[in-house]
Amino acid sequence: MEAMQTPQPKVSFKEQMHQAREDAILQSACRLLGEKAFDAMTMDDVANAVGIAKASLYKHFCSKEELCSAAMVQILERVQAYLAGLPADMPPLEKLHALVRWSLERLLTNEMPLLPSRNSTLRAVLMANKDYLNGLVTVSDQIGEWITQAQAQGVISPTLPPLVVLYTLYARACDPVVSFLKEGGQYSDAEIVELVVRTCFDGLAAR
Amino acid sequence: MEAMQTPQPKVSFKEQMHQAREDAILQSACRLLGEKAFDAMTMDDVANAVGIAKASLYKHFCSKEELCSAAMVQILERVQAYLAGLPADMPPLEKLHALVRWSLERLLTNEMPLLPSRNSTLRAVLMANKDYLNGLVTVSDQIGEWITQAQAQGVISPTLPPLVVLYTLYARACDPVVSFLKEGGQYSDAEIVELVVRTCFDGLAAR
DNA sequence: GTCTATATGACGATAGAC
DNA sequence: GTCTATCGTCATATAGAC
Repeated sequence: MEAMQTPQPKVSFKEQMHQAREDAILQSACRLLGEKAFDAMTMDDVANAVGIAKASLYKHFCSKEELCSAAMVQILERVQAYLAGLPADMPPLEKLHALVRWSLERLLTNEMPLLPSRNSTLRAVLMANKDYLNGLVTVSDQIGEWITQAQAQGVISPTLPPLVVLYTLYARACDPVVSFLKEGGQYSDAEIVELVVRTCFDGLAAR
Repeated sequence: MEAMQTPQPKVSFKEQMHQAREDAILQSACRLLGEKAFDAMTMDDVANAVGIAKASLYKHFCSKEELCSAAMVQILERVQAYLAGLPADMPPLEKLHALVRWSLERLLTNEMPLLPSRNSTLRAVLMANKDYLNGLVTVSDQIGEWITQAQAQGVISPTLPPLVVLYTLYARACDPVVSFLKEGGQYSDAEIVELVVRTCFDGLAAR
């Protein structure tokens, strides 16, 4: 019988190193994809950001597409965790507000957006990725539930198809208004978030 | 004194051909940029779409950047013409509605959007193009005027900064909600336009 | 598994004949 | 001005030593 000096299996050190390196790669890819488009980001960029050779990247991910897909799956897992962490007694409408705020804060700090922009090459890649699609369905189901609850309470317009509401919320995750206002330099990050949340839920027309 | 057999100058034929070819190039570039991102579109794509050799493109435009900038300037001229053609007695709010509809219809037919998406390489190119910036300022001034008028009438929320309203309208021109809904296949183009216009001006919350 | 060095291919841009 | 053919460059991906 082997000695059990540690509660972890014997490969833990190596595997932990491997996992840590992989996380560092994903984190760098996340940040870079927040700053530039998929096509504009190169594997050299990622390698330099992580501080390893480009060839080493391919020991972890067999292609640029796979690397970026894994990064996007991680983002989905993070939003799932965020949504799951919202207080159970929080009203559905406030949960939706919180989701949009979370997305906008990511945009403002140039982290990878929850969704790639329209016409992005990355989008075609993701639509062929099973893990990504599964995560997207899970998140969409959760949000869809809150939407229908909010509509039942009459706080989200009941005449809007839930799908339209869902997509409209998703679209805030890559809303160019954020970049425009940030480049203008006239508003603080917090003000930008509030302005976009307000136009999203209340619209431009006077109430 | 020369004979004046035609009202045009003697180079008209050649110049007309030249101009026609150039328009065809711009039109193809416009369509292609509606379908894919600037980085993903190649000069070979454009040449094939027009039906000429790639080298011929460079007799008209000295670089890919210049070609695409010219295409974007053309779009701006087109929206200027559209805005100028709106009835003078149309209420400002309806003019803003019309602008958003025009943008969304372009998106639905995969024509080049009024604005490139966030993080697009094209955006950096355009921000260095004087003609584009001039056109953008002209359009923004016109729209800005209608926004303040609509706010004075109390039909656009007077507490929203006009700049935020302007950017929010611009952002509809590359709204991914349109692609999402179109891919879903559940709604007609006209329905999609109305749904997006409605969420833009009235918001998601019940009124 | 990490590195250096390189194969492979794509794309922007040009040369030179017609 | 248009074409065919090509150059130069850069990015993905791999080979092979350690």
